[in-house]
Amino acid sequence: MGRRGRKKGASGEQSRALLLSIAAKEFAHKGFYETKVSSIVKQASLSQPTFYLYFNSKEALFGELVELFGDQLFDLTKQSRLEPGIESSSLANRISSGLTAIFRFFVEEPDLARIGFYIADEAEDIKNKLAAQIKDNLIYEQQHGYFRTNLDMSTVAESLVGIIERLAMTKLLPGHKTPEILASEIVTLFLNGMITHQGSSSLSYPSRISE
Amino acid sequence: MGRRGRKKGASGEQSRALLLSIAAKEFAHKGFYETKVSSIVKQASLSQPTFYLYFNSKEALFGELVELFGDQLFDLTKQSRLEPGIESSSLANRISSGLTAIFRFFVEEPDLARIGFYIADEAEDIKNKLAAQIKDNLIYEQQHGYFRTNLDMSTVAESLVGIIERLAMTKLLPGHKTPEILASEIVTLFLNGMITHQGSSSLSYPSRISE
Amino acid sequence: MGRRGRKKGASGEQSRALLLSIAAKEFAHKGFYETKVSSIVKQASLSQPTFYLYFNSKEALFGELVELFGDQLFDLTKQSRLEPGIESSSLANRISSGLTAIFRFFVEEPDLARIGFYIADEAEDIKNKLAAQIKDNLIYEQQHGYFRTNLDMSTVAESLVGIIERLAMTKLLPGHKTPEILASEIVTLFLNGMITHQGSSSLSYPSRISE
Amino acid sequence: MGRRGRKKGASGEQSRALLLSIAAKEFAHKGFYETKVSSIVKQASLSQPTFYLYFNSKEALFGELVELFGDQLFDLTKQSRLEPGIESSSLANRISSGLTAIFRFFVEEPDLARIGFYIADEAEDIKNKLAAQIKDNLIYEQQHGYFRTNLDMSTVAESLVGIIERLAMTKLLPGHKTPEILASEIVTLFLNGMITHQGSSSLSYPSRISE
DNA sequence: TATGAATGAGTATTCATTCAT
DNA sequence: AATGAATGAATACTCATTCAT
Repeated sequence: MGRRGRKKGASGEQSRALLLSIAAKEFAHKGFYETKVSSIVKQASLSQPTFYLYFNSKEALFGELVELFGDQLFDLTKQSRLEPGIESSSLANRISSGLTAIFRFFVEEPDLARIGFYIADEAEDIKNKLAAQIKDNLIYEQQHGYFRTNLDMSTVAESLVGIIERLAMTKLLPGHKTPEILASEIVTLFLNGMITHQGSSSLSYPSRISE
Repeated sequence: MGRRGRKKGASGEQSRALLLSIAAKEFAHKGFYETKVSSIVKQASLSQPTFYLYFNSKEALFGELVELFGDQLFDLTKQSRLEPGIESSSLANRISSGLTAIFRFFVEEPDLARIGFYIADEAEDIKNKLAAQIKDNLIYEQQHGYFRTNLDMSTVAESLVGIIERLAMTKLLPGHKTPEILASEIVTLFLNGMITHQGSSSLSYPSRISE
Repeated sequence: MGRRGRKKGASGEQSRALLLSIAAKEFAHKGFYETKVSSIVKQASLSQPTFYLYFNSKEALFGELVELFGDQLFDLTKQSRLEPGIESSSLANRISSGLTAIFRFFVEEPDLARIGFYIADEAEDIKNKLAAQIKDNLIYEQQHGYFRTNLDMSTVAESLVGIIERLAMTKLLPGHKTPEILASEIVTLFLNGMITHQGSSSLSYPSRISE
Repeated sequence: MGRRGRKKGASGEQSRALLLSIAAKEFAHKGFYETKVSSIVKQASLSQPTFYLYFNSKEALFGELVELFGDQLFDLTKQSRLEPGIESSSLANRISSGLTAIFRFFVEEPDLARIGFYIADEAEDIKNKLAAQIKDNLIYEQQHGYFRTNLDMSTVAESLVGIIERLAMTKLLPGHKTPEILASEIVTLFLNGMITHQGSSSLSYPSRISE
């Protein structure tokens, strides 16, 4: 017969989701230690024992959030892997759309983003994994002549991760820039560099210069 | 035969310095909350009350470390400000030496670096300040024709901070790269971009193209 | 078969009251600083965290007791204010019954009395307030001719407070005298003084000596 | 060659006296527990070890102050014992001068007074002793016909102590009344009572009402 | 599904006091 | 006569977690 007087119509799974989202916000803004179980349940109008009905521990809940972020980010980057044969879009566009996807995800889940990139101890692992994937992509492209060969692609990849992280926090999440614009700016910068070139204005590079 | 291992002979200022350095290591590796006063003093072979002889609180000690980092970093970046008239060294060299100085500082004080860049709540402030200074420099150079005008220098500055942060943690502190090499790689990347240009190989750019 | 000795069954409000009364006894006998939270909860067969379930701090609990005393005492003295028109009872009787009420309260709550009169920092405030009320009463009576006019009623009121305090501790609480007897003795002394008068034996004074 | 660079010309006994007087002030105003050894020595421009050069413990110093008060007060009251044969002064005057002496002592040593009457645990003992002496005097006088016989002189004595204590704190030490005035008011009140008598104005009672 | 009541285990901090000089 | 440096012993308070209902 459905929900009754129980709680606020909470169907269990609903309480769980509520706790999860409140916790995400708290963790994102105050960190792990300053986020108290008592505070989370209070905001959810639930009691502390109820918390343990759905999560084994505060740490477990936190880990769940981190995993959520890590998994989704991984899915995202997996998709943006280069499909070797397909050259339908230009290199710049492909890189840009990968970044855009990541930034969009961050905008959709800002709390998760902060947690997985800043708060969690595993943030390092997550970024390392991201860097590794980016590096793979870059090396592939480098080997196909898109990039100069005197670049250490591991360093470049880590740089990109650093940029993603920093711009996400300073430009994206505060709402100063959109995912698209940010992605485009990064691509422009990375591909062309900062100095004034003769005719390097187009976003869709001729790529594969000459041959 | 003078003071030896005995705490009693310790010069006070020595005990303080000892606590400070042990604390820095602990904070850097375990974070603020997982660093216990009891653990710090144990490693210093001192008692807990002695801790409070030199610091008002665990938080105060932590703050001192953060301030130390922030001040030194600020001094460093202040020095690397551009001296308008002096064009003795090339742009690339100047930027590179600024980065090198920062990286060297990080290598000298890896614990402070981790604390001030990662652990502290004020890390954000510190990075913002650094970004602001970099941005000022970049804009100055941009206005003098060194850089393209279609770049948002705030974004570029933030990107640089993100890169510094990330490469410091993944390449520098683990010992994979030296400050000099890292700085040079960043400069190359940022100035030239990734794509293969015709004749963009020299590190010391002719700058100020044309005229 | 319902709740029994188990803490678990305790009604919460019961635990709170228990802590309150144990604390009152401890504070009254050992003072604020020598009363340890650990000792209070031990006597209540509760744990220290439970203490903080009901009180924000040791000081807060203490303050609650002081307030309890102050409020009840204030209520008591308010009631004993003179009802101008009503002269049903003699002056002596009225004063006496006021004192009796106070002393009865002290007998009922000896711990609160010690705390609010001796232990608390606010004891001075409480006594000042009491003195002020007594003074008001006395002045009213003085203006209506009951008392000599060459008496500083503020001094008299303070004296009464001093007497109440001292006799409560030395005669009343040890059980040497009843509230009634003590009150009557005070009234006799204060109204007649100590020296032998001709015909000053009656307790119910004719008051308002003739015209 | 006398005092030299040592301290501030402190001759040991001077340091001791200094600590004693600073401690008295602190204890009187902040109580035993809120008075810290560290605070006392700081005000004396001495170090903590020096404190223990002169006193075995904080408690010992406190005890010394209490004893000082108790002894002086005892001396004072001993003197005011009635000299049976000597009836040179009137009863009122004799009582009054006893009270005056006490109040003068309080004015001279306000810190000791607060400590010995309010702060110390032994305050009760001291007051009891004072009450006992007063009671002895009163009984002697009562037996010689000066006072009514239906007064419990123990109660009267305790009342006097309560009054002394209270008026000392509220009228004397704040400077509102002089020892002489206060003593005279108490005597007037106690001997005559509050109600308007026919001819009870003189301070020097005829005493020993004929018969 | 939910909670009122309770707690184990910790953790920073304080302060009187002492040692070696 | 005096102190710089150090500490033993305590104590209030916190928080994640659990039991019985």
